[in-house]
Amino acid sequence: MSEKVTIATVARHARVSRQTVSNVLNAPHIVREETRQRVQEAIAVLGYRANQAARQMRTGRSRLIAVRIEPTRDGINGSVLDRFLHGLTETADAAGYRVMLYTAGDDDQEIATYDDLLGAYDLDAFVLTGTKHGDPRTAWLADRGVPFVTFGRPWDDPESHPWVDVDNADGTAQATRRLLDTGHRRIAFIGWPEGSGVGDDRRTGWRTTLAAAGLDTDLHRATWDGIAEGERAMRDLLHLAEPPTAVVCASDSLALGALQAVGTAAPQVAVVGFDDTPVAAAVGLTSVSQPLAAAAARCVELLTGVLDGTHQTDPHVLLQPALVLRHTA
Amino acid sequence: MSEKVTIATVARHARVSRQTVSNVLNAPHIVREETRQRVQEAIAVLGYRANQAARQMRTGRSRLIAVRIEPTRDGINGSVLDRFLHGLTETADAAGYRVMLYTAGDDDQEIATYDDLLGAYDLDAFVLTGTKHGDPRTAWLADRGVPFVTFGRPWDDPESHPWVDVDNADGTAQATRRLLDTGHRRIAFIGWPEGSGVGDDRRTGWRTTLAAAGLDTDLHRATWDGIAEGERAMRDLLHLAEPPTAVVCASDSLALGALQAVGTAAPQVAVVGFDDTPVAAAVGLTSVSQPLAAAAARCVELLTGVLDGTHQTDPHVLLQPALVLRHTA
DNA sequence: CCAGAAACTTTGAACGATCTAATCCTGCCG
DNA sequence: CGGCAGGATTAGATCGTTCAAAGTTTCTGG
Repeated sequence: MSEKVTIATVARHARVSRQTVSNVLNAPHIVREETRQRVQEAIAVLGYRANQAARQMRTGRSRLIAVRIEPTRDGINGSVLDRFLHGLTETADAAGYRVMLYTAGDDDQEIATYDDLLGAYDLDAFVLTGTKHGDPRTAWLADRGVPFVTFGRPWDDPESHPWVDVDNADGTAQATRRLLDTGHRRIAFIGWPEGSGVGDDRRTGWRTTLAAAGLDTDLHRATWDGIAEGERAMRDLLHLAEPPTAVVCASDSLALGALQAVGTAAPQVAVVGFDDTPVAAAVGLTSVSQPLAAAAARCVELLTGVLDGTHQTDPHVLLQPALVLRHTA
Repeated sequence: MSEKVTIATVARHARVSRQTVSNVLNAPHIVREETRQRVQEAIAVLGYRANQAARQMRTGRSRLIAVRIEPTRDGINGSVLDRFLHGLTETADAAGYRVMLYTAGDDDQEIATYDDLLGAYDLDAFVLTGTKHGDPRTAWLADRGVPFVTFGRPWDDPESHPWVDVDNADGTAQATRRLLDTGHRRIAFIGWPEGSGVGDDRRTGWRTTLAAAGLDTDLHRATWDGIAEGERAMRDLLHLAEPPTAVVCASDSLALGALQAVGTAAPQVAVVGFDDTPVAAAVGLTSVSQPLAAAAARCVELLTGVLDGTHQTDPHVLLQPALVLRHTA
């Protein structure tokens, strides 16, 4: 390998000054076409690549986006983040940005990490997932004017910052409509306790669809997420005098539990899950699929919009999920 | 926020020169204890953080490690990478390194990405997963003297570069022993076609354990990975004159298929999978679990060893998996 | 043909760290 | 008391890029 190729090497080779080369890269329109081509050619011939560190030191921008990677809690939802991350990396790449990972145990640690990343690496932006009510992280970032996007709506004030989300209510609504279309009339819902934005949203989709069809919305149970919990809730529902003939669940974990409950007792009961995890595909569970690649792409779009100054008309994106039909409904 | 805190600010505050501050950070032993403390205090008071870009420009090292994030193929194995990534991020963090993601469609693209990342970001090292026979990527990196570790043995020459791997043969051996211990004598194996290093290794563990017990090693099938494939292979085995009473599978996908085959026909047949994916946990499948967090940690250890110059005694690490007992075996 | 503007190009100075080499102490020995 | 070793500290140069301002060429119209 010969010596390092810097902007000066290119300049010498193209018989122009350093600044002209820089202009070709950063503001091509102010360079005469003929010169531009000569420089481009030199860049190609020499295999020149702008040194990010030097650029960053001068401009203060790193073209780096940070994303938190969470410990796989339940394990079952891990693949959701996985797919999202992949989409993010791909889209960011296309936009000239790179994705950096970080972890943090709790919110305080996470905020300390922001400080660290911003101080040491001059990070351009953050992507947050799993926002909560009164999230301290978004407040901290907003205070300091750090660009960020959340995947998941802010549950307090929808206008407070840019976000991308999936229309959870529409997902369960689609599931419910499908069950109605296939003749079911007693359709239950198993979800999470009130208070989680996502969970409430998913319940709402089921409730309003049933209500619109003039049907009863009493058949529902709330429990923590998990397979055992889903099984227990479903068993409970099946013991009613008039048990449901179908059930919509807030997650694949719950749905899987429900499936185990009906499997032994009432094989004809239809079950629909949420998230279209590998588990769902594996056991043939009909499930609501989130457009994760698209969501990731929109996150990057919003961020680059903010970073490159081109102001986005609407920094809030709500995507529609899709029902993936398998043999449980 | 006040003005930026640089090394000069700290130096002024501690009444020393910039270089002394730099020494406190990079070579504390050559600074007098009293001075060192004064500088440390100034750093703490001012909340100084060394600017990575500036450091990188001078030293040529970025404290950045790149990892490829693959598109979730089957979906079922996605969570393996997910857990590995999390472990990697955490350990790297502790060692003062950050993890950057990249994607690539094929090997050529991946090599082009290396070039890009090295040129623009001065990446310190790469972690590769899923190595193949005659992998062009490792050759390219080795040629250029770029530090890297693979998660997965090099199948050509085990000495060619540092690696961390899980002892696949031991995993299936553990599974087979467990089945022997619970009284099974006709134990089958469903795996992948010959030629994939990992697959062959997993088959070997089963075969040698059976052979050591003086039992027949004829009961095996090879097929591509997948649930349907596993089901077909198992159905085939069950139709034999003397069908197996247990089966060890090379993946949870295959095991899940096998489970579906036995579920209807022969409920007493034991099944063991491999990878301990969320699916396995969900359906109660006994499976071999890879120590992914540990593997990630060892990868970082090997890399920092190479990067910091402290030569590792043995740059090859083979970790033992663990059998997670559930109710299918 | 020239003034003046427009379009393009060049030069020197940052950015914030580390490296090299020079300088300042301090104590010790002859 | 001078010289000197050796560690602690300082000053200046440097990494590769972009910014700001100044310089040069080209074009236009009177």
